Amino acid sequence: MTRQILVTSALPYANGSIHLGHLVEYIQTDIWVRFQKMRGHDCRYMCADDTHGTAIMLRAEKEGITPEALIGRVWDEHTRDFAGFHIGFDHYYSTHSEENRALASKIYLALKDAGLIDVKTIAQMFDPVKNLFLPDRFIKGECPKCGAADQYGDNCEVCGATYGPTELKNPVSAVSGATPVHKDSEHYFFKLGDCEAFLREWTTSGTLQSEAANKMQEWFASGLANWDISRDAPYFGFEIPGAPGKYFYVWLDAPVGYMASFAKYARDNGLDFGAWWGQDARTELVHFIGKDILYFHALFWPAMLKFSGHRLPTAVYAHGFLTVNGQKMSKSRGTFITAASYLDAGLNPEWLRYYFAAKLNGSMEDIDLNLEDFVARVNSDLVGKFINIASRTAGFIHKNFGGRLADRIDNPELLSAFQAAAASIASHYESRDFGRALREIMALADRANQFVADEKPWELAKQPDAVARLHQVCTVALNGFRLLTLYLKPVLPKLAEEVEAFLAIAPLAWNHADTLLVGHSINAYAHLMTRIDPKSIEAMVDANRQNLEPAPAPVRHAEAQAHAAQPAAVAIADTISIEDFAKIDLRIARIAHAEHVEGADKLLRLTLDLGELGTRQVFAGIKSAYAPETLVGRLTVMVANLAPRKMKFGMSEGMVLAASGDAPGLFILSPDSGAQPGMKVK
RNA sequence: GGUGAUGUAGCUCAGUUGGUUAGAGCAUCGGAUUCAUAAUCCGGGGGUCGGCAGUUCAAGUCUGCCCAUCACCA
Repeated sequence: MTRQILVTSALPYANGSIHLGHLVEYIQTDIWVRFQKMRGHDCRYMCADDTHGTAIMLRAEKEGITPEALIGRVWDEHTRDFAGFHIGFDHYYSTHSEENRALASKIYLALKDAGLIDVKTIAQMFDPVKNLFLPDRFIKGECPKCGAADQYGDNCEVCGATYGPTELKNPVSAVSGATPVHKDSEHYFFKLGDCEAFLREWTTSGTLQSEAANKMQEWFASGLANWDISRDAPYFGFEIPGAPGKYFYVWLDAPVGYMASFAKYARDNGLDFGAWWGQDARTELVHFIGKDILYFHALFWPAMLKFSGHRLPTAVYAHGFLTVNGQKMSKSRGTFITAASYLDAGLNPEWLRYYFAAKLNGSMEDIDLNLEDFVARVNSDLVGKFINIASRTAGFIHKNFGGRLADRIDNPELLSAFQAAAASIASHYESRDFGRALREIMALADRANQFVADEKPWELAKQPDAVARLHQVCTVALNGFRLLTLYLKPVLPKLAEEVEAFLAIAPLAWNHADTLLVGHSINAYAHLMTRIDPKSIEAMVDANRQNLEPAPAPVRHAEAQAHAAQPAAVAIADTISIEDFAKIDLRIARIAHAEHVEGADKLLRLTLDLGELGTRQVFAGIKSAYAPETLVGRLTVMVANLAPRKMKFGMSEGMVLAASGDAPGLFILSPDSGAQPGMKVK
């Protein structure tokens, strides 16, 4: 029976590059999709960029472009990266699409009709300089528990405490540097609590992995809070119908993006949208996600679908996170290897696909990319075992038999075993236990190599009366190779294509495992895959050098105190890339005015002239070293693109650079003569 | 802090409902082989299965406590 399966991977956020952590999911999904297609099922793989929210809006503003331009550029980057890793989406769309606006609005209105939308006034942190309500991530301050500085508004990375942004001590807006104020606003809520009976039933209906279902029980036990689905203008997203100035929270329209992507695809390909998304749809709907977004996909999303009259997911499969050499990757600290840097280092994407597949088992456990193990494993399994089978036998077929395989196979025992493994391997792929599938496949590769070693074709080739035997041995080995290629094809689609060309056969489908290749002419063997050169791993690691250094371990109080007692380290700071440096816009500035600040014992108020770029007000802590009148007219260097910071005495729009050491003294910089105000320092 | 998960050879991982001397690949050591872009084959060494206690005729596998690591806490 042909299954109809709509498969999705989570939508990557259009605010950053694809990295190896993302790729775990896309590779996992792609392998599963390719497997289903090889089985002859009607499987469609949908994805899109997730494009809305405050982060996108601010990023675009910072770059001086429109959000539309930003998400357009990121879409190009993302699709290029995915293509580079052979991720075969049937359609890759954007949540910033008319289809998505229409569907999100329709779902919202249906939920409203069902009495599941509530309006309440809540107080939120508001940036009075930017006139913007601030998401938790955009508020920084001191942890209310341990006092650590520079922590986000939701949790402390030092002591692990969780809290609300209003609890932070000395909070500042990460956008403007201003002190946020409380401000009331009407918000729209999805009454998730009213959906509890349905969700309790649904989450235990076998749709989720058992680990995930356990997690759900935990969430039920702590009670389902209603979900805040609106954000105030300015916000990059979709305005809520009937609620001017209110926008859908990005997480409301993000999963709807799965539908929108399919809606566009369906229209372009003549499919019936309702047959796949309607309440009574008979098709399957399978979501691959990371375990971090289980809450959205196992609670909000099914509830949204259910009460807006749509079908429910057939399965939600969560995977774990990726670590590199046993260390956590952290997006916020930038400790990731980007997809592009992997490809730029000249590494073959199928090496990574194979390694990830070998590690994936269908559970929510984290997987580790150990770079040494990666090299050893890929080289040994793929080149040493698998490719080697063809490489060591194809030559005889060409030299002795004009490139033609034997007409029949005399002793089919070995190949029968290979063929018999198809069902078991398929069941492992189906259950996403790719690691098990690959172990089984590699065990077969071992048997093929043992077979060749036992039969010694190189000796048969020297015996004139053993010609038929030689032909048999090589035909059997190459048939084994063909079956192994078939089994590996979901993981190694590109290599499989090359093998198909080499063997001069039609694209391999799963049921081809029933057949053998006899009396068939094949093409000359050209090497199919090279070994990983550890040097290219080094090159990639170098390109991401600062990203691979271990993140500082959280320090406990006693440790922190012990360290504080030691003299301050004088080591050079961590290495940065030229790109990092280029982010700092240093400019020559002429000090137009300088004056004491009433009530400040360290600060001077400077007015800096940047020539054509205008003037800036900067507060500089240099009062102890310079009298204001000695500064006027001097040229110096300033950081022109530093986020403005609201100080007690007014806004400071940059900083001037000054040298200081352990000894007393403070020295501002001066350019050589000839420098003009506004010139860039680089 | 709460909850969930993980902890098996140097490395990466399997160990099915508790049942014979705990497995694989890589690495390492010894041997064989030379068809294969130094691949392959045979063999050896290497583990008190995180720790402690318990249930049982029998525990890596079940229970409790402890330790370590990871994640989630919307």
